[in-house]
Amino acid sequence: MKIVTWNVNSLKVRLPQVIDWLMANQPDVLCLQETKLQDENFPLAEITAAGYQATYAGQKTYNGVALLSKQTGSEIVSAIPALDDQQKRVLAATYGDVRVICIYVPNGENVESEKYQYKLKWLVALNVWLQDELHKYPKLALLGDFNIAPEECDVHDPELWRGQVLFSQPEREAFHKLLKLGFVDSFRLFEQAEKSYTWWDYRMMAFRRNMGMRIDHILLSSDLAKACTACVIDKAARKFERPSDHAPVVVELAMQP
DNA sequence: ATGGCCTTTATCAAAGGA
Repeated sequence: MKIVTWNVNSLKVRLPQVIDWLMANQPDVLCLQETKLQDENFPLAEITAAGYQATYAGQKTYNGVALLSKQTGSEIVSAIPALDDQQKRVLAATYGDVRVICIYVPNGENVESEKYQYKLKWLVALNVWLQDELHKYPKLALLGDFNIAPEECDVHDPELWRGQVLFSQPEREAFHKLLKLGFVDSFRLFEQAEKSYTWWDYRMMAFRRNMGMRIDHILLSSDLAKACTACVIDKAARKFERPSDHAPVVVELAMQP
């Protein structure tokens, strides 16, 4: 079973790339963030033509998440229970006995911003919800754009970013509290190249200079971690013409969907 | 080096992203 997360920064713009990527990589589930589409504008026909089903929760201009899958998902949830939030940032579905939760964590803007407080509050609500989900679904994958670089090695210049949004201590602690629930950062199950990142700013020739951060993650419950055989960042997608600023992250699980 | 790029919505600029 192959599961992927990709922040596409507009599904309208990136649709041809997404279709090509699906055809070439044949994932079982592709989690998308920042679709930036209202549900009535979702490009279902094109995705269906590529052999995929879709579940989506979108809004105008901002945010928006979707799950593209070969199988039909069930038990769909599109919000964190007990969090009053108008923003479309969560989508969960079950495929066989595997629970997939796609998240787009708030960016936070900067540590002085109200949006930063919203981000921390959002992460607490996520943590509370996941305690329940882990009990209900032992085979749980939590993946998406976390907007948090958990460790020094996940940041091209940790001194520059220390205390800044995406790498501040409270955010990193929130990430570690998710791990403590019983998740494993699948990327670190394997030996990886140094300076591996998932996001590079469009400016400053950041990609060419590899000035990036690893902020997109795939966390696996211990049952799924046991079955995980690979986790890779598809850096090639960041080299496409008119690319998203994020690269896809892929896990392989030794099980049938 | 304190802004540089990209997307959207809405005009010929502003907001948001990270």
